[in-house]
Amino acid sequence: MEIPPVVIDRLPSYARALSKLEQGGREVVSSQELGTCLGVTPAQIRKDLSYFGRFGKQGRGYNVRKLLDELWRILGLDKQWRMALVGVGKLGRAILGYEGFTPQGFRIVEAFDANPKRIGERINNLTVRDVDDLERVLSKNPVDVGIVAVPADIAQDVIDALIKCGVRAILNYAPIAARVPPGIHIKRIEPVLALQSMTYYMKNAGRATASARG
Amino acid sequence: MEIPPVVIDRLPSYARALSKLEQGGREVVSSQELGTCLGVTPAQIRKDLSYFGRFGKQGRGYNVRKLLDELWRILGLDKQWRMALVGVGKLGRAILGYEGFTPQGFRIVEAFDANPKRIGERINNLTVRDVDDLERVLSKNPVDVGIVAVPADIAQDVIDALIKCGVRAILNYAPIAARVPPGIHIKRIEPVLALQSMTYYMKNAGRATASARG
DNA sequence: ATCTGTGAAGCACTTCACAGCG
DNA sequence: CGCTGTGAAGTGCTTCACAGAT
Repeated sequence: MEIPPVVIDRLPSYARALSKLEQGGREVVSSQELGTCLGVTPAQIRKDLSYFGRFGKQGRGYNVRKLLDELWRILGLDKQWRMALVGVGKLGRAILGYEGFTPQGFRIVEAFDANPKRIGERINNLTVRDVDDLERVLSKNPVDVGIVAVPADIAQDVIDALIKCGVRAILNYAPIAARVPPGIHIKRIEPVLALQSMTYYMKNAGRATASARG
Repeated sequence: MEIPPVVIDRLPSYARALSKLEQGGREVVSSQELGTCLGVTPAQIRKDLSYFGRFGKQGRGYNVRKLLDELWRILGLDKQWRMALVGVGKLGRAILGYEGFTPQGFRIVEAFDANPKRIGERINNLTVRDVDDLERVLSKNPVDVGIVAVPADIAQDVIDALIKCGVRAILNYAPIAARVPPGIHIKRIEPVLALQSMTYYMKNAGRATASARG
């Protein structure tokens, strides 16, 4: 069966909410309750899960532990994922220093840059390598995910190179709408784009104040 | 007329592509060509723009400068937007140091934290204030956008406080699906969620290699 | 009584296809 | 002849509403 991409996009949120419920010692949860936590309708949760199987018990709800296991398996979160970072400037360093990847099974195992001053530098137990060696290094020792944190004008080239090395998913921090062949997955992380669409809704109303919200 | 939210989400990308074309000295562009740059169908671009007016010339295309001006006006990018950051840990510092906001008219004008060791610290010409003073400071001197970079367990409280102070848009870096009242806009910046949905498509196929892609 | 799983209905967005202008 | 703007058709996602399980 062909599962709608939006469904896949929602599953990680479900998994996270269940994780938190489990930590709180919760054993069973209804779609109603989970929906309230997440700001999603109960029907949507039931429908989303129904694409993958029948995980609930009528009259009772879902076993938290069991559903969480299922979601992990479905999403492949029970595996370890190897990632390569390209671009070790300010942003790249922040990404290397980010501690949220490892506990979720995502590990940055290579870092590349074009700047000779950065090549050879040691950051967080990784040695920065020359981006010209990218294909050689990754062919020998492949990774699953490429993280792109380079300037816009070279981002597409870097993405093409990563794909040539067998990377199938890209996390793109560069401000471009990159083109990738079918079968390759890419997600943009772009705070500025997020802001620029929210301003549409704000541009007319004056700046609200505490009193204006009663 | 009620404009589909997805349309609004695409406009900033259009604006960025046009900006680049303009820098390259381009005067006119067709929906076909713009679509190719962005990985979007020409019909979609024409339809999206048609919600706001008739900006093109038949047989010719769109005047780059003129369309860019229109998009800026539509999105409110011709204005300056004031932002407050809450949470000056590792992630918050990276956000404060990010240079991509200012050239787009987004400025962080306040920074808050709960940790006494951080309060009073001076970073990038900003003095970190006590988060307990948030309501007092922002009521006197309101901001448009709140940036949330605090741990998950206090993120919802921080968001509620920001909204109480008249903030109408939130950029949420905390790993929670926050609830906000109608009329308030929120976007999540979550690299891990992005990764966790891409792994769904990768979990079965073995790790590709350079040779496997021939 | 409660809550799931799911066809069917409804809604929202995308694409088509072509009239009409330059 | 090329390209926009746009109703109409098509597609995909969400919500409804209820049969059926506990």
